[in-house]
Amino acid sequence: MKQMRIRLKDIALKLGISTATVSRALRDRVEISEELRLKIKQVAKEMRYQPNFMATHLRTQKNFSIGVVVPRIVHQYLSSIISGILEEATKCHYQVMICDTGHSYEREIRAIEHLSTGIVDGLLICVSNNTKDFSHIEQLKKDSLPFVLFDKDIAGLKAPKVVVDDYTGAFTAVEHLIKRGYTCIAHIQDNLTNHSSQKRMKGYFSALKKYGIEKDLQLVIQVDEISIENSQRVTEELLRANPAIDAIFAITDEIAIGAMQAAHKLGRKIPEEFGVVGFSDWQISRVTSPPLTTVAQPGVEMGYTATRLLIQQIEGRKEFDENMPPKILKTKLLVRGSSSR
Amino acid sequence: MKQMRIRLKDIALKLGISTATVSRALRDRVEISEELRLKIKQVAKEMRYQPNFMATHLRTQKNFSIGVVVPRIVHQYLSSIISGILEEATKCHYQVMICDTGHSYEREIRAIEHLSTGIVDGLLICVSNNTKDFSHIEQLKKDSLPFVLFDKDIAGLKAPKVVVDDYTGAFTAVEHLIKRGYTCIAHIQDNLTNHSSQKRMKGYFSALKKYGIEKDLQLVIQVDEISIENSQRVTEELLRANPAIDAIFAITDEIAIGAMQAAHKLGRKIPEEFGVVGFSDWQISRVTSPPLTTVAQPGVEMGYTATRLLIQQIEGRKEFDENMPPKILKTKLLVRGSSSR
DNA sequence: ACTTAACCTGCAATCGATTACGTTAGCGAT
DNA sequence: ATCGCTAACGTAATCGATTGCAGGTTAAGT
Repeated sequence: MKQMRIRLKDIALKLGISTATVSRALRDRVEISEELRLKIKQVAKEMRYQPNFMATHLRTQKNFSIGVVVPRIVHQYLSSIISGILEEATKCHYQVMICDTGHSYEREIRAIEHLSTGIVDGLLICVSNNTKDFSHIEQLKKDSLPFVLFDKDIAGLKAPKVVVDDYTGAFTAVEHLIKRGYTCIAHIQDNLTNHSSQKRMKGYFSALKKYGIEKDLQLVIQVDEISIENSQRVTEELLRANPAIDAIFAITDEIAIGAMQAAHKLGRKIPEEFGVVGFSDWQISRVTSPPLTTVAQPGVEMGYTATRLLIQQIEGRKEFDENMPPKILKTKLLVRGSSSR
Repeated sequence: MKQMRIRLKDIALKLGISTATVSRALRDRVEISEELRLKIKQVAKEMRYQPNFMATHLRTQKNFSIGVVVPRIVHQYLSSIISGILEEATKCHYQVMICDTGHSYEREIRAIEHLSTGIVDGLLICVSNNTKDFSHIEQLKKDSLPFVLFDKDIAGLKAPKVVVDDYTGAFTAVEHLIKRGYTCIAHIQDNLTNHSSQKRMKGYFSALKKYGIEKDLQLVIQVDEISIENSQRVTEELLRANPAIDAIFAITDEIAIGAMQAAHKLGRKIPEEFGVVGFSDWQISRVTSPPLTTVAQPGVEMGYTATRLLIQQIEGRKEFDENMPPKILKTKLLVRGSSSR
């Protein structure tokens, strides 16, 4: 038997008073006598009253929930960001709705459009790799729906953002390799479509420059799609063509692992003869042999930083300011076996 | 300048008709002339009208969204289930709200209570490891809020469930080891608090029995908490105490990897002298050396199966039936290097 | 010409909570 | 006794969309 949910009206009827009084008492408004207020609260508790969010939110035009749009949820780094988002949002009494776009531009647009129909107070967005046009993001500004971009930086798009310091992360990683005595350091990157890749590459070049190592474009290669297999194949070719290479700075851990496999295959000893550093601190990087040195990105921190920024906007504590400088989070180099000689 | 959202009223005013007519036209009700209907639709499109969900849902008492309660989102298997949920839900035009309980019983209760205040039409729940009391689940039945449990089975709790065939998965894994000629197969499990662990143990024993291998409780050990380190330590002790052991069936991939590390440390050659099989097909299991043989669980399939079941309940196409037999999904043994001799 | 039905469309209630404004009772001041 | 004021509570409008019912128009039927 479907038991109806308790409404304000039910409490009011039971006590022979009006719904207005009940509402005010429960929300601790003034003008209600102490005695009645307590009685109402007690009855509400007894009847297990729970306010109907739909109604409250229709009335107040606020719904205490935020939407999250990510390209992929089955992804360690992104899911750790999400867990940071959930943590902070829950703390601030916001609900979170997550949409997975599967790196599809179409689905990203649909998700954002759907979420901006009033079901959320604001959006946290990580654009997909295939998103080249950002008019759907610009539209959010026009609709004045608060939002914050995270992780993926978009050059030329002015908006509140939280990103990771890819440049310094890469710089530190390469510097570390140099200090450990590796002299011919190659860089394997992806197709450079996103800003992070470019910044990591710059960090790589800067570190070389600082230590007086000549930039050699032959040492920089790309994989079209990030995968262990692709990386292994590409690295193997690279090492055969250029046996002097004694270290690799890879743009992700997956690529680093592929590179390690290639090095193993060619009989290079890691870390004695060959050093490898990755980026992201995936769980897998701890169980490779040897364990992979990598640049850790603060996923959880990024999640709650972005969330806090968004909630500040939503609650009007901070004006939306499209010229706000991006919030840049620090990375941390985790030195493990693959570069420790 | 905050631009007001377009309402039905705005369209009605513009056309000099009533909101009722606009509403009916947009929802393709009968009784509206073809001509007017088309005109209304066109104007709605021009004005970029998007219905206000809060209002619609208050009125219709339905909100086309489902809540998901999971113990942890940063977890490959669980996040792949979630991605299956998102896929199916999106296909059926449902929104998904995810709550991460962080394996806390308190947070699980709060999440479920919160979600059952009318913001979702139904719930998908994976209880935490620390949930021993299920009155909050029973309460859902009383409230007649549709829900489906997934992954974690709860003995004694009658409810719609989707689980994995742990028994057969384990059986097949152990049978595989036996067929490859391993003769003294140990089993490392966790603290048996959840049903899956027990079923996997039963599968292990059954396989031994089928091939006439005596059950030996000395070969079954537990780790209190699942981690690579714990597993390595425990396995090392086990192998020192019992050198005859030549294979391990581990209850998870993490434990399997710890076991491999212990075996390596003791100089056992994998797979020649020592076989290892894990459970779950984590990404890491593909990059260990040798790659780990493991029992893959259909995460995405579990996600959409549970979602479909829930939506059937919500839409009344299927009665809630607490005696419904659990939906059991098949596992798949992935034979890789760690057991291929 | 009058009835009837078919066809469109509008009015107003409704969902549940919130809140501006109105009302009442009680008290002291004049 | 009257006025003014305030504390305490009620009335009713409101948020935006939906929908039962009623009203109005037109065309077909007798």
